[in-house]
Amino acid sequence: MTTTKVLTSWYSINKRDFPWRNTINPYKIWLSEIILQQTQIKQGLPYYEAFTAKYPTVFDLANADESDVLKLWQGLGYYSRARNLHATAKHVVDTLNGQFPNNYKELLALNGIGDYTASAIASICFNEKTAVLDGNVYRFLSRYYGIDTPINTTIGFKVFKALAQDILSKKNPAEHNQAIMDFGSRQCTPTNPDCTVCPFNKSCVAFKDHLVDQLPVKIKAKKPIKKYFNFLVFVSDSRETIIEKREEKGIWKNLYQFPLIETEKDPNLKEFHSQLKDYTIIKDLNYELSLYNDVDIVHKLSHQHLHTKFWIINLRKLPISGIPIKKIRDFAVPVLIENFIEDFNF
DNA sequence: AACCCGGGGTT
DNA sequence: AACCCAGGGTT
Repeated sequence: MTTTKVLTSWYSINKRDFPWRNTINPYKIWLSEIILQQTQIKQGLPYYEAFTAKYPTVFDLANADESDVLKLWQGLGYYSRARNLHATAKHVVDTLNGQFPNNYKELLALNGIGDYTASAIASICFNEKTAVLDGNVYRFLSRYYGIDTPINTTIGFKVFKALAQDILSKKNPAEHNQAIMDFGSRQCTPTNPDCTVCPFNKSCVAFKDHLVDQLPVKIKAKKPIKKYFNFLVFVSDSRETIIEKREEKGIWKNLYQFPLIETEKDPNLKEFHSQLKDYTIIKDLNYELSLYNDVDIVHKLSHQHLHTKFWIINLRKLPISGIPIKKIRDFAVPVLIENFIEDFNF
C-alpha cells in the first residue's frame, strides 16, 4: 500500500468532526488556518466559533474596526495574526471584490499567509497539488524516513517540503493533506506515541532503529530574557483609571495596558517611589502608592520572562484623561493584564 | 540565517 | 526550573 493510502484509510476511521471540516468556503478555511497557527484546537475552537458568529463573511470582517478584531482575538496570542487577518480581509474586499485567490501563489502573497497556510487553503478549497508542511508533518516524515536534518532551518524546510510534495496524493491532495496532519497530531505524537498500534510500524525507520524519541531534530531556542515590568494602576475618586495603547512594534502591538515603567532590576517600594518622582505625568501630584502583588507575577513568553508588579496609585483626580473603570473590559489587553483586572476585581 | 512574536502545556 | 508544542514576518 502507498503511504497516502495508509494515511487516508487511517483518517477515514479516525477523522474528527470540526466546524471547518464541513466547508470548503475559502473565508472559513482561511479563518480556521490563521487561528490554528501555533495554537491547539482546544484553545482555538472557541475563537473560531466567535469569529464566524460575529463576522460570517469576509465583508463583515473587513468592515470591522481593528480594535474590535483584536478584542475578539484577546487571549489567543501572536496578535500580528489578528492585525494581518483584518488587513487581508480589507484587501480581499477592496481590491479582489471579496473573492479569495484560488491558487497557492496568489494566496501566498496575502499578509499573514505563508507556505503552510497557502498550501492548506489551496489544497482544501481548490484541490491544488500543494503539500502542507506543519509541525505534525515534519514529525511524521522525519520519523518514518529517519531524517535527522533539523526541521527549523532553511535546508530542513527544503528537504521536508520536497518529500511532502513527493508523497502527496495527486488524486486527492485535500484529503491527503488533512490526513497526514491529523495522523501526526494524534498517532505520531510528540511524546510517547503508541507505536504498537501504528499502521506504519513495519516500515518506520525511527521505530526500527529506536529513534522515535530523538526525531525530529530541532535547533534549540535561546533562553528567554528577564524583564521587569511595573504597571501603574491609577484609581481616582471618581472611579477612573489610565490605559494606553502600545503603538511601538514588539509584543502586544495595538493592545492596551496600564502605563508601564520598565526597570533594570526588581525595585522595592522605596526605590520605586523615588523613581516615580521623575515620571512626567505623576510628579508633584498627591497620591497614595501601594504594591498590589507582594510576589512578582512572572508572565512567561517564548522569548521573555516578564517579572511584573502592579502598583496601585490612589488619588483624587487623574493627571491626564482616563477612562471609567467599568469600561476597561471593552479594550483588548494581554492575558497578563486581563488576569490582573479579574483578580483585582476592578 | 537569526531573531522576534503569546500562550498553553508537561516533567 | 527546564522541557514540550509551533507559522509568519522582519532584519
